[in-house]
Formats: sequence, structure tokens, C-alpha cells
Amino acid sequence: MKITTWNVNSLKVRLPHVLAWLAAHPVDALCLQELKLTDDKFPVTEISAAGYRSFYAGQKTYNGVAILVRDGVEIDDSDLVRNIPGFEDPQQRVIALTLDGVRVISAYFPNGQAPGTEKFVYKIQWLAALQEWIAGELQRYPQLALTGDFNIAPDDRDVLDPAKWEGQNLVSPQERAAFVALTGLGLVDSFRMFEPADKHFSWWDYRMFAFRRNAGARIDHVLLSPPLAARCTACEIDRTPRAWEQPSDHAPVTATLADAGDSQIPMAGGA
DNA sequence: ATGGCTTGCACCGCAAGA
Repeated sequence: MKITTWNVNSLKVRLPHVLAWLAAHPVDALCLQELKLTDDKFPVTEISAAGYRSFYAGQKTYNGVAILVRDGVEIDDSDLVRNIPGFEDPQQRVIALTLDGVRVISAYFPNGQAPGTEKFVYKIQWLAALQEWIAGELQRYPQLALTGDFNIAPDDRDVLDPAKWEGQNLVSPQERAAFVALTGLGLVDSFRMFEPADKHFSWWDYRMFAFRRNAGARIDHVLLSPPLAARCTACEIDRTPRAWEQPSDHAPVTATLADAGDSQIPMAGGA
């Protein structure tokens, strides 16, 4: 099973990119963020023609999340969830459903603007609500993938110049503590299972030739619960679409899971 | 250096992103 997260920064503008990328990378689940459109404008027909079912929670102008599921993947949408249960919020930032027994969550974490602002306060409150909800979800769904634009660079390897970033939005101690709280629930940063080096990014500012200079940050993540981490064989950031015409400022990040019962690790005492 | 791009909205300059 392959699960991808991609902040597309307007699905209206990026639909051709999404379709082209899916044609080359037929992943099982594509989690999208920043749709920036209402549900009535969601391109269900085009995505269906590409062989994917659409589940989405949109709103006008801002936010909006979706999960595109490849035809043939078993879907249980009886427990489809939009937004964080119990957390009153008009902003559409979360959608979750269950695929082949795997709880897949597409989340668009608040940006936060800057520490000390109202938006930062909202970000911290949202993070606390998310953590509480995820703790419960892990009880119900041992196989869980929390994917999305986290708007958090987990450590100093995840920005180009840590000294310049110190204390700022995306890297502040409060945000990083929230990320550690999620990993404290057992979730594993799948990218770091395979790549210890610094300067691997998933987002680059549109300005100042940031992509060309690799002046970015790693803020898009696929976090896996322990049973899924045990099945994970790769996590890759695809920089290719960032170089396309009129790109999203984020790159897709894909985690690959070996089939259940098809572990890469040889079984002790096997035949 | 609070700029620098890009998007949506709405009516042409603004908010928001990260």
C-alpha cells in the first residue's frame, strides 16, 4: 500500500498536476490539503475518470482536505470523519477514513503565522485537540497513518539555516513539542526511518528562487502507528512536480507499506 | 528589508500562506 500526502495550494489550479502525477504514481491513497474550493466545485468527475474515488471536506477560499482512493482499494467510509470530533471549527482541516483496515487521515495543520499571534494560539489549541483525538483513534485503529501538511519542521535538519529560523513559526519549541507529543503516542516519522541527513525538504517558498536554492523546510509528513511502521519499506519526497509549470509550493510525500503478512523481516523459526 | 510570489475574491488591492 502506498499513501501520499500533497498540499496542492488550490485544487482548481493544480488538478492537471494531480492527474499527471497520479498517472505516473498510482498510489492507493492520495491525501490532499489546501483545496481552496467548496464541495460543489470539487472535480469528482475528472478524478473518477482517472480511477479514483473522492472523499473531501472543502470550504470557500481557504483550507479544505481530501483523500483520493484508487479503484479496487477496499473502503470503509461508515466511520468517515470530517474535522476533529468535539473541536468546534469552521475551518476544514481534517478528513479520515479506513482503507483495507488502515485508518488514513489527511490533515492541514494551521500555519500559525508567528508565535504570539492569535493564529499561533489557534494552532496550539488545534494541536492539543488533534493529539487528544489521535490518542483515541489509535485505540480504535491500531493501523493508522497521520498524513498532511503539519506546518512543523520537527528538528534542525528540516530547515536550511536553523540559526535563521530559531524561535520562529514552524520551528518554535511549542510546535516541536506538539510534534514530539504525537510521536509520543507511538507514531513514527516514516521519512526518518530511512533518511537521517539534513536538507531534505517538502516545501519551498515561491519567492526568492527558494526552490532553486533549496531554501525550504520539511513540513509535510506521513506518521505511522507501530504496526504500519513495521511494514514501511520507503518514504520518499518527490521534488519533480515542484519544478513543473505553475507548481504547488509543496512536494508530494509517499510512504510505501509492504502487504500485511508480507513482512520484509524474515520470520524467526520460519519454514 | 515585513519585501520577495501565488491564490482567491472581488472588483484592481487585499488577506493568507510558511
